[in-house]
Amino acid sequence: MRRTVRETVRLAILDAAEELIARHGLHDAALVQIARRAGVAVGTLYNYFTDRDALIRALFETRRATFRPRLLAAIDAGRDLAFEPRLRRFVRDLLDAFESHRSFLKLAIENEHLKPSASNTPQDLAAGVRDILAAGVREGAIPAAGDLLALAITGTIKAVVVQRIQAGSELARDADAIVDFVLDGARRSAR
Amino acid sequence: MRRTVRETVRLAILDAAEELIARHGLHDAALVQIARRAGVAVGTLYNYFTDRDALIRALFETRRATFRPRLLAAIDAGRDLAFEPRLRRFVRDLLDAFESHRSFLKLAIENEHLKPSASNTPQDLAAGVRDILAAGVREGAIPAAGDLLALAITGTIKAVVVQRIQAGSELARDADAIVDFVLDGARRSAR
DNA sequence: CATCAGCGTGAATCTCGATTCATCCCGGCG
DNA sequence: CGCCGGGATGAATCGAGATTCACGCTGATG
Repeated sequence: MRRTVRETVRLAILDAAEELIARHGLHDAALVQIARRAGVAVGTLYNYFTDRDALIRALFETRRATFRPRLLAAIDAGRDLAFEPRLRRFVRDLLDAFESHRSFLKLAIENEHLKPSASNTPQDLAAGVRDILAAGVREGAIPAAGDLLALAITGTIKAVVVQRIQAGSELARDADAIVDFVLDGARRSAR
Repeated sequence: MRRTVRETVRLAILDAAEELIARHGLHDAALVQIARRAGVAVGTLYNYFTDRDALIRALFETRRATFRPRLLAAIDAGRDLAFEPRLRRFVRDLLDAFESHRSFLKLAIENEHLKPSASNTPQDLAAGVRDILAAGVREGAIPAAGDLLALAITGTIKAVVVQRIQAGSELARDADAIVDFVLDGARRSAR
């Protein structure tokens, strides 16, 4: 009982922090505001986290903890599929995962340079893409292409995600178009 | 005489700020450090800029002032060329321009969300790409593709640039590969 | 019902970096 | 040479936000 209450408050604090950081940025989310929005006093924050930094770290930690499995699952999902369907499914699952973690995503995107250690999501993502591409090369679906192809895919996905998130529109809708584009390039239907 | 000295100091301050911001981030570049690195006293900064914010703004301003023309030139350079050579040249010129403004680029990339007003480079870039693509569509070289194609191109370029800059390697080398990839996609048969 | 432990509270304090300003320094000029 | 004005200086001041802590409140315990 006691335990659940405490946990609820903890989550409220993290939610408040997430919301405020997403809105104002890491630096301008003051503890007083976080406390107010979480419905507790400033001092209370220190009963849950040793200091501001620990709070922030905990925020990234928990969000990543829920997000990362989905990313890994997306990478793993189509392991038996052929290259193209696997890539297609991967991108779709990935965008779905992003979709349900918009706030975290915003934080991760905007603060990746400040907290590189707090999230290995980018590494996981890159690794997953490389993995899928390597399989594609092995089965002869695509020619080997150095790291450029992986960069192009992650870069394209990221650009689309950022744009759609800022525009407030859906993500999943673009999944197939991205794959089409990546596989066959701009000249596709003009051939 | 007097004038040149003053200008030299001003540039030293901006260089120092650029360096420190690139290294530690916008927020953690303290004026004391900037002053020390520029070889002046803190108070001196205020003889050149009204306050910290003005200094930062001036930094972005000057850097953009040298960078933007090159970007615009790159967009304009191949206006008479056909789509593919134009795109090819654009990417090459663009990477060259990036190459000679590495620090600024780092700032622009990492702080685009903090100072959206301080640099319209991203907008210019996006506009330039859209422009080139529109011409390509008009001449039938590529099919119309919503905004996805533009996102894919800028996203790919950005990913490559970021990776190469972090790895400390050259940029221009990738220009043609990027275009090849964008035009013909991953399935392009190994040549 | 008295006591107590533990948590919540928010005003007081501490920190740290931006900003100010009294003072210093130097090169030009009578 | 001595005087002056404009910039340079950096210690003192300010401000904003993080951190602390003495003081309640509450619910459990005997």
